[in-house]
Amino acid sequence: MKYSKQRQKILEIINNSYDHPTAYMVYEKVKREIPDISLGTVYRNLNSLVENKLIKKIPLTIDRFDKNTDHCHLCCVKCDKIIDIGLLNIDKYILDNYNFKVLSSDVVLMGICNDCMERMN
Amino acid sequence: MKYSKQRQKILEIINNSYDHPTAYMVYEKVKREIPDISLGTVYRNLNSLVENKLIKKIPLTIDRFDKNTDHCHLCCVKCDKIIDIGLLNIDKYILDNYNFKVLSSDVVLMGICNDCMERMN
DNA sequence: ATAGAAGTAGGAATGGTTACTACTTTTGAG
DNA sequence: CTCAAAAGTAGTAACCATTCCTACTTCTAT
Repeated sequence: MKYSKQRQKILEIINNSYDHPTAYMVYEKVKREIPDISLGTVYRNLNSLVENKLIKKIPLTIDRFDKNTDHCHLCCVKCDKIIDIGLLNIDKYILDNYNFKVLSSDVVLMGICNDCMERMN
Repeated sequence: MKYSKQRQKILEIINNSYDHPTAYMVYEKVKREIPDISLGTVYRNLNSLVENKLIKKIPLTIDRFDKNTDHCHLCCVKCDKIIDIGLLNIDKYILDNYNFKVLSSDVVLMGICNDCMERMN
């Protein structure tokens, strides 16, 4: 992977994000500093960063991106909050029990978060 | 949910499938018996069957559908094989540890299956 | 310094999915 | 039974996240 200022900036933005941004959200942010960057460039670079395991893709209806490459996600259907959870051993569990080598181990569980559950009472 | 012969047939097809068909694959099958069914009808009915928990959606790049509503999936990136696995207790684990009520608990793990691993040696 | 590989901007194209409209079928109360 | 309201349908247009394409630019190893 050759250096490019576009990719550098995109990685920086993900690394400073705590909101699991979509590709378009990243595009809007990076556009402030590199005004004529194109959306295609953002997509291409996000994908190559994922391939190089520098960031992680969270496969929801619209893909979201995360600097943490070793977590899984809970996604609340009420408020869209995304909660990180550690489920690191799942890869080993699957390999031992199914002889299946997990490459992408993101687990997205849709449901109702603690806050929303309380709000519903 | 009112009766319709279209939805009945679609459910029947899923129930007789072992290949986790896509919406379009279902469309092609049901078309043989109801030639002027529309793709939109297939999508609408698949979604209402999912909502009513009669079938399950497997959220890959292209959605796939499964008659089993209580399993998770391993998807091989080499041969596209989809393997059912039981991970029934994950919902309870998440509720106990994160107070998060899981509504959709499909876990899709991308990787290399047993057969492909052997073929690579 | 420079050639070739990798990256980019801008926009068109792709393709799975949903929305829309006029029409048809189902269903249950009278 | 019957008939009106609710739900479903066919066909097609629209949506929209993502990828592809082309000509051009930047990076980097020698």
